[in-house]
Amino acid sequence: MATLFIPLTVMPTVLKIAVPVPMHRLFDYLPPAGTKLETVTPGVRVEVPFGRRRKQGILLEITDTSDIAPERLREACRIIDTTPLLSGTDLRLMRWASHYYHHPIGEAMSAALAAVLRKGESAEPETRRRLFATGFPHPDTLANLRRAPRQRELFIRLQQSANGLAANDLVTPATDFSGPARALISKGLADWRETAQKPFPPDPAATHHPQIGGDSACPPLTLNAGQAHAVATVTAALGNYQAFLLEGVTGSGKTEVYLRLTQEVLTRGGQVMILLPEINLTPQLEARFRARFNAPIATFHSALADGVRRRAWLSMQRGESAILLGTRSAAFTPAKSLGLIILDEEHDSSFKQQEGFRFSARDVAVMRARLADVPILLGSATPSLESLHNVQLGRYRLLDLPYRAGNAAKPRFQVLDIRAQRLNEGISAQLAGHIKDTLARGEQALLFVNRRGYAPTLICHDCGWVAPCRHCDTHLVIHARDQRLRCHHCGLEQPIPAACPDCGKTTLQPLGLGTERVEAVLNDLFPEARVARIDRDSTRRKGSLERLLKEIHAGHINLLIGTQMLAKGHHFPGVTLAGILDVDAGLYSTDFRAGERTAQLIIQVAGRAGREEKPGTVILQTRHPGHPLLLPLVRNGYPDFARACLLERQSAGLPPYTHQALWRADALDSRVAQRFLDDVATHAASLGETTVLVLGPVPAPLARRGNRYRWQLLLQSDRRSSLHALLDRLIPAASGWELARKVRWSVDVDPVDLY
DNA sequence: AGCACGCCGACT
DNA sequence: GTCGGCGTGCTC
Repeated sequence: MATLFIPLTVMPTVLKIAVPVPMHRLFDYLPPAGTKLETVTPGVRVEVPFGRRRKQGILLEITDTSDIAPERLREACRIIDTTPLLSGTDLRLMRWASHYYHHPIGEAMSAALAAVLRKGESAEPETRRRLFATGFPHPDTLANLRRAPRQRELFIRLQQSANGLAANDLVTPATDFSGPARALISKGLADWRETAQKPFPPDPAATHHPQIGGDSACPPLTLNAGQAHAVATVTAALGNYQAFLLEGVTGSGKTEVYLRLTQEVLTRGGQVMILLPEINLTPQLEARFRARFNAPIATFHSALADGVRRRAWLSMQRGESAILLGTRSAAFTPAKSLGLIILDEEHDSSFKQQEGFRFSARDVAVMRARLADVPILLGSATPSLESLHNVQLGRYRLLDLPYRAGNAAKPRFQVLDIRAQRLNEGISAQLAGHIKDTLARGEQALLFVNRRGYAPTLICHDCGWVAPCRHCDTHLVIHARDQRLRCHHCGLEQPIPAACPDCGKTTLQPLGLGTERVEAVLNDLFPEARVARIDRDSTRRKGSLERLLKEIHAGHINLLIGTQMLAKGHHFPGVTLAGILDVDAGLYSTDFRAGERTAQLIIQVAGRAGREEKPGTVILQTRHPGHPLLLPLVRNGYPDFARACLLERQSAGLPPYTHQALWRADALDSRVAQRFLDDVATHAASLGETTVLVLGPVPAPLARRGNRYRWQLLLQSDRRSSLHALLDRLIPAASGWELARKVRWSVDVDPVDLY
């Protein structure tokens, strides 16, 4: 073979590329012919031939060896970028995340790039070619064009538009003016002009504010002792990695701490990244940051248009933006000079991506802070047990914000025993009385219901038939407004039947409570009240949530009903009564995290009530007033509850004292999915990793969804490294199995939902 | 994931 | 006779 005679000096250069395909490996390529290798660095995008297709990948390594036979190495098409899009730290973070979550490296890498950049477009500052009419307007021009009607039409349009026409506006599905444009240009009647886009036009709302101050909604207050201590401690840590847990109830002034620390980092020339759980929360915090800082602020979340996200991403990467406000998907956004990461509502499970690349933005952010050697501040009124455990282990430092004296009074909890009570559509007479009093005082009341729709299901009073979903192991939910039954899992929709399909009787009636039903009964009970419902259905249209919130703040609404959406982050200063209609649903569940989540929810709902000077009352309707989790929570507050809950987890050998990975599989044939996981379990046992418990396979809590049968296998170990070592061997093995292609499967490291 | 190749049913 | 169903094989 000729390769035997190739001297060492011409050993080929091999580019190791992360290609966005679901495979756990890098792909080796030769550099494009004539590449000046000195200019090629890891982190640049490379276009490569991939099978019969072309793909854009990220260059991770430049070596001179390959496991692939030399004759099979193909040449890359082109190096896309002149400077790396991802820094060494970014690449290390992505490699860590890919490994930790056992997600294919190429796909993990592309999660770090904003959607638009993945298509291989230029990352250079955008310039936009626009076509302008040129020369002096001559009376004969139009006459000269009378035999070229399309050129004439285009010329008239160009003359009328002061800003010219964008190149991509010339070609639409209906019309193509590129020919006439060329003709006009050759006649000297039109020409292209490059209009460089300013990457970040100064925000007009911010420019009038001084560097600090001027926020009328929240003037920079004198810090209380807790806030001052938190600010001083984190400030002292700037420039080094340290994780902090900022524990402070609603109204304790966490945001002011964020603002002060941001100020501190900005004056040192650093960038601040602020991560939030929900898009809904960004506008409020964004407004406060914009009011406080005369600095470019970028926002980044999945609801933004590609172009906007791309600009936000690039501005942060180039250091043109000082502050990034974003959701989970922003956790990977590169930053030129990152100085601090703030992650608010750190307990919120929406930081965990539930599809595809199942990463936790919180844990990724902590690792990122570590790699970038900057502090990270995790804030919450109700910290996750994971973070509290990390405080116990000394990994995180706790910063405590006590109630602000003289401001928000601590809400009063009232556990309402509804056993043997007559309920009017879920509302006890006592709760109705409280609502009445609250409204009479001109104050607002809020009711929390954990289900949207009218009622969770339709039942036949005569034979017990329950409206089932054809595709899932669940029942259909009644939506009264549009008179339909809907499946909340697969989206199936059908009209409400007039009679029971089973026994034919017209004895069908709603069972259980949803937000729509509570809204209806409140309208009945309090005809003079102005009721608003806030859930996914009522806020589906863009801007409707903002409109509702505005009406609530203006006092046009005095009774609010809603799901989680209502409990998260929004401030309702006028609300003095909060009610949770059914606490029990959350207390009794198969998921070991249900108690923690319910407690967090109760405290969040309580945080909506009694802000400012008005004391708030929180009413919890329950049939289990003596529940062992409920009592410490309402008597002594969340920290006490969390302590009790942690002890319980420890004795039960559950997270955060152990580490879990959930292996899911689904298939059209239940037995296929089960057999696949059986094989995984058997193989796991054969590997002799005795420190890892293999539990299952068992059917998933929702065993059939969208006609697919779902099974799961839980792997658990008190040593994280053992769990990962096992997964490192199991996943490659299972990927090669014949059965693996007959099922859809995924591995979820640190699952938050065990279904 | 894509995208091919490759063998078996209802249509111009 | 073919258009097209998705089974399985591969991507440096």
